[in-house]
Amino acid sequence: MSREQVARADGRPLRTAATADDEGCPILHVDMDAFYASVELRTRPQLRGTPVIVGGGERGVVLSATYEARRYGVRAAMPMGRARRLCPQATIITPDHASYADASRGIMELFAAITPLVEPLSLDEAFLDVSGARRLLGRPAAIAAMIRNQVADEQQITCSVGVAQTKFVAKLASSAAKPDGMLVIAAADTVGFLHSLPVAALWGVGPKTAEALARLGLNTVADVAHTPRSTLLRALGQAQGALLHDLSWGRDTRRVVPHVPDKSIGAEETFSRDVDDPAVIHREILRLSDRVAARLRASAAVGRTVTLKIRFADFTTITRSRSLPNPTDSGRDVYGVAAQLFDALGLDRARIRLVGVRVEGLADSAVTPVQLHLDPAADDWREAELAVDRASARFGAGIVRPATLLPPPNEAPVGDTSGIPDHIPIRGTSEPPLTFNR
DNA sequence: TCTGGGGTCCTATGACTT
DNA sequence: TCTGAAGTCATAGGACCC
Repeated sequence: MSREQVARADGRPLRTAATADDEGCPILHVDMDAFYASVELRTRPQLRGTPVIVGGGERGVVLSATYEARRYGVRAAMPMGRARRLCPQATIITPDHASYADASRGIMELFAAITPLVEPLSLDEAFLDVSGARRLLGRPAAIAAMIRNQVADEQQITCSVGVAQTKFVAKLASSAAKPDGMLVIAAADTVGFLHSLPVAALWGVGPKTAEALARLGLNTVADVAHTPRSTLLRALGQAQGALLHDLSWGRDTRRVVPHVPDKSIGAEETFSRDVDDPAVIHREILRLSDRVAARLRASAAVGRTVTLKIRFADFTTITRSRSLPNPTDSGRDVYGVAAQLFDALGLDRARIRLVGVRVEGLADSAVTPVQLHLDPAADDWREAELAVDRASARFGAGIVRPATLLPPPNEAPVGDTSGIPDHIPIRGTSEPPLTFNR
């Protein structure tokens, strides 16, 4: 299929860029096709046209799959074991997040050259408001076609674009156009388009909500639209009930907002095997706390509430959180709270599958100065963490870490460690020295 | 079949304040 | 001083999205 043709699942013809009525449709949703897999194929052209699955780890899931693999039923978020069984001939590629981030930067720069109103949703998709670009670049559908050509030429990746009056409908349109297509939903056609879709197409309707709606006999967007608002509010709660009713009539007042600040930053890790040793779990909490704090500092953010997440072997998940009196970006502070939260659980060697650490209540560190401690050792520690950031920027992430996180002597070192000292002594602290990882 | 990791948002509940 | 109502905040859990 060429990039100027448009496809839909039910086979009905759709409007093309040339014939669509895009008047009053300034919102574009651009979504890369099978993004991670497409990035991998750029360096492995011999795999084009074959089933490829990006994912991995002993307990991993599928991150992305080529459309050839999807024909066998492989889907994103599916456990890798199942994906391998469905498509044993697929090439499995371990994810390389750095190259996806790099490709994403190139794509977002391309968008930014078209309009300043770009709202990235993830690495591989974004909303664009092109109402200000009309005079220079033409109608929205023409701009969408131009974007598809530029992404294909400059990044060797195909993408699908939805053009509509609102963000929600533009997003649905890009999904309907996939892969490698474009779909314009004219303002006058919006309600008709929406009402033909299953209820799960509505933003915020996952398996649980779809089940709740099915119990009410509501299976399509049209069903939801023709249900009294009060019934939806009762069944789904104020916020979700009102949202779904509005969306079902195409009412979506959200604007395209560039630079939405993060509200939380976290890290979590699933162990390759369930763990019941508290010492191992403490080490993991320390590692995750350091990682989160480093990301806070890199984002010039501080946060107040630390949340610890524990997933047990049976997949039940609990969270425990505590707020600090003052916001922080220090791994030592984050670890202190997270470790206390873990100890307070009083787990008696329960088998744990995953631990996570998250910091919420973020603020800009430039306008929320980090509180100096009464204990000079604490401020020394902060200085040490800033030094670690500088070393990491120069020699690579993970080059400096708490001595307790060093791998056993027989494990391979990470990064280029020539010409650097063994450890950074921390004056006046009782903490273990930070040690270079040779 | 066996379930990642990074997030956002909403709801319920209980403690606390006014 | 006591009590109840209403509002606010912190916490926990869950659903959802990519």
